[in-house]
Amino acid sequence: MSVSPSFRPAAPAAGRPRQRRVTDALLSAALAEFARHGLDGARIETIARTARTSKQAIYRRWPDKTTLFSAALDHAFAGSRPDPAQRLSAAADLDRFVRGRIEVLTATSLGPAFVQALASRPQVKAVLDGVEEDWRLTLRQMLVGTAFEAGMETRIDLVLGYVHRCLVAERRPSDVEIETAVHLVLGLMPPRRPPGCR
Amino acid sequence: MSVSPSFRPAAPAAGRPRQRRVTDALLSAALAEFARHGLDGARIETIARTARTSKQAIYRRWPDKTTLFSAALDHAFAGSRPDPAQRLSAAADLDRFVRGRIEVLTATSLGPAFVQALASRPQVKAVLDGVEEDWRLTLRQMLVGTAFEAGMETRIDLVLGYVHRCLVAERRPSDVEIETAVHLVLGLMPPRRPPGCR
Amino acid sequence: MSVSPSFRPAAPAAGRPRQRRVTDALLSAALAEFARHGLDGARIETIARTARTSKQAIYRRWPDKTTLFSAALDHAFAGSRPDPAQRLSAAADLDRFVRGRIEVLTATSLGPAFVQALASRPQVKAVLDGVEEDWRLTLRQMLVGTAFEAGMETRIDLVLGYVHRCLVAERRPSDVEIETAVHLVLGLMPPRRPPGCR
Amino acid sequence: MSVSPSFRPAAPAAGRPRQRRVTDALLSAALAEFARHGLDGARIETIARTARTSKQAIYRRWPDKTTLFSAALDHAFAGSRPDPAQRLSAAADLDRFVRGRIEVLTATSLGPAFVQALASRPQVKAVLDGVEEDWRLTLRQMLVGTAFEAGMETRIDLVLGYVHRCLVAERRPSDVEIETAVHLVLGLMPPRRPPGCR
DNA sequence: TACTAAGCGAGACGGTACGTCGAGTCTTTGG
DNA sequence: CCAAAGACTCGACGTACCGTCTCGCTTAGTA
Repeated sequence: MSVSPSFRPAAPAAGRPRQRRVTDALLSAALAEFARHGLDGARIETIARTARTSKQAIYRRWPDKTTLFSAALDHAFAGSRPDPAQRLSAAADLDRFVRGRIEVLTATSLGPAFVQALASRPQVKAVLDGVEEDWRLTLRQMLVGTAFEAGMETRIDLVLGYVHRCLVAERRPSDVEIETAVHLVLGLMPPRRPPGCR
Repeated sequence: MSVSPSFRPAAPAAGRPRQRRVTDALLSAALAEFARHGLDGARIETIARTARTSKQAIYRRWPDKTTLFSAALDHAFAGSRPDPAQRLSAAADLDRFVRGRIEVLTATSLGPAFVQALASRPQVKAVLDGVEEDWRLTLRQMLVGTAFEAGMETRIDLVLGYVHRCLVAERRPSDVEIETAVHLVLGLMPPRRPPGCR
Repeated sequence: MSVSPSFRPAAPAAGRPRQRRVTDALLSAALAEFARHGLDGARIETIARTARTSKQAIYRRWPDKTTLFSAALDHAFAGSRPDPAQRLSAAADLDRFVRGRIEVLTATSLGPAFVQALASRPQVKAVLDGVEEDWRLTLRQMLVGTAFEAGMETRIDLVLGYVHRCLVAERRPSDVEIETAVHLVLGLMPPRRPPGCR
Repeated sequence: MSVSPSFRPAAPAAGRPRQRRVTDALLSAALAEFARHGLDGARIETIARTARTSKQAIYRRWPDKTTLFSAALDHAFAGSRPDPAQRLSAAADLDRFVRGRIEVLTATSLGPAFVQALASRPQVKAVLDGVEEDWRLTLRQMLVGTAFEAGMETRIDLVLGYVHRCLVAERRPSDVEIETAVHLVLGLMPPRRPPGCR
């Protein structure tokens, strides 16, 4: 699933090894550039200069821009894989999932770029399908075997759609909003709120 | 809101007027090309040739590719507003809304381009924000004054998110799926199904 | 030989006649523009605007830029056709010829454009060959039947070459220089000058 | 004087060096294209393709078409200086000079381009002014200290003018014609010819 | 007097070339 | 074998100018 930066087959370590410093700088620079300009608007040369290195250092690691984009996302998500289902309560699990996904993508401003890439030509989309499938899997684990198994895929689509909307709008919804969305998806009653509150 | 191809304010018609034939052909060609390849993948030259005209005819009307993209989307959405609320039943209204939106956008293959544009730089996004607001308004009219007025905005976000997902995936959901999604958003029980059916 | 601005065959006079004012303004503007930028550097649009008229007024009179160029030269030469041979003295005739040709072309700064056109693709060159042939003819009339008939064509080439050089250099030679050149071409002794003079 | 393709002053060779192969191929291709179509008629793309390279390779070396034209002429004239004066006989020297200049320029078909350049805007003209000055110098060395020193500059103008005419006309004059021209310029009797010969 | 054919100014039209930019690859010197 | 620099090919961009066309108007000369 993850796009590792190396493609050397099994050579134990011939010649000078790659510097992790360079790789890290590239991923950070790429992240910033993609967040600012989107997949197509980002310029490889700019990423290289920002990382104080050269284009070739990029192409030695990733075959093309699309793959770099994917790797940068991977990097951003590293350590922030969706927490696995706790299986305590579907509502709590979903709530944490939604909150977490929105958190990491708005923090890095990658939301729009992420959605844009999902809507791109298949070749680009394919790179992110892995991520999506990952999310779907996690959500399935949260719902399977519960009372909410019925219409599971549609529930999942609703959750993912809701996340996408927040990413596109670059808007972090309030706790109550997330809670409401989750309750609706699960077919529970939405939480009470004082009258007059929307 | 709309990106009209002409910017001459009140000139009393000096010189040869622009041919509507050419403008229309260009918008159609642009729509097709953008739908097929996205904003950045589309080629201006191809659009011009498809419309059996020249690049200059394009640049005489719109200053750059981005603006042309906006205008093309504008053109596509003209005359395809969502049906207004029937106020018979919220569920029926929502069902028709979702079905209709997905219908028109998958028919023209504009789904991905639409979402991509929403996630683009503000200049492009602005064109579609009007469309979105339109949709939102319609949805509000469907829900306001009903039992589902509580959490209305979140319900709307769920509906729109669901539509977006279908557009991105270029997948037309089944009738049952739409029905399920609508019932969930409204907090009704999902329809009964024989056991074993997912 | 001359390139008249009209190509209407024998129609006596139907419709609105062309305005001489416009034709003249165009020729003047063309002359200035060609002098400043050469045949290829000149811009039709600029000529039209300078003459306070439109491109179409040009193309109604002359089929293309090359022909306009030729017409402009014709116009510049009008009234300054090389004086025919006086048959008094070959030396005097030649002197007047050289002086006259240089005069008219440096006065209008057309020298470089003229030579440049002569050195252009055949299609352009053809337009000026008429002028050249005209000159050649005049020169022949000056020499034929005199003692200088021997090697006449070479003498003519020498004279024309000398004129070209002065045009290219945009330099108007002194009276003495012209006199010297003519005497040499005729095989006469150059004029005596006080020692020390170059 | 010369328009070298590189402008890097003393950089100690960073990055991949420009390939002489490409530079040479470009200059040759440019020369051929300019010779065939003149400065404005030549197409950059054609030059690049002929040299089996790309437009970028051209623009990396020379900022625009005009400069490339200059560089190409420069290249063509490198190593083709006129033979120095032999000081045996002014007539013989001049004869060899005229013959040689016409030879080299008609061989490469550069005659018209050469004259066209001389008549161009100063920026282009400057490249060839050096060449011209060279020729002038050689001619002066042939005449100075001889009986033909009187009116030397005018004699030189006649010679150069004669050469230009031949170049423009792309006509290689016969031996007799050249001999005649030289004799006239020197004020000697033209060679005897059988009656009936022009 | 009205009609009619053409000139006129403005500007759109299709086409060709320009000079620029970015992607991804290749080739140097130096570690 | 990596690193940095920069040349390399390719293909698209947006601009400029040519010569043509189509508007709404004006201006003779004829009916």
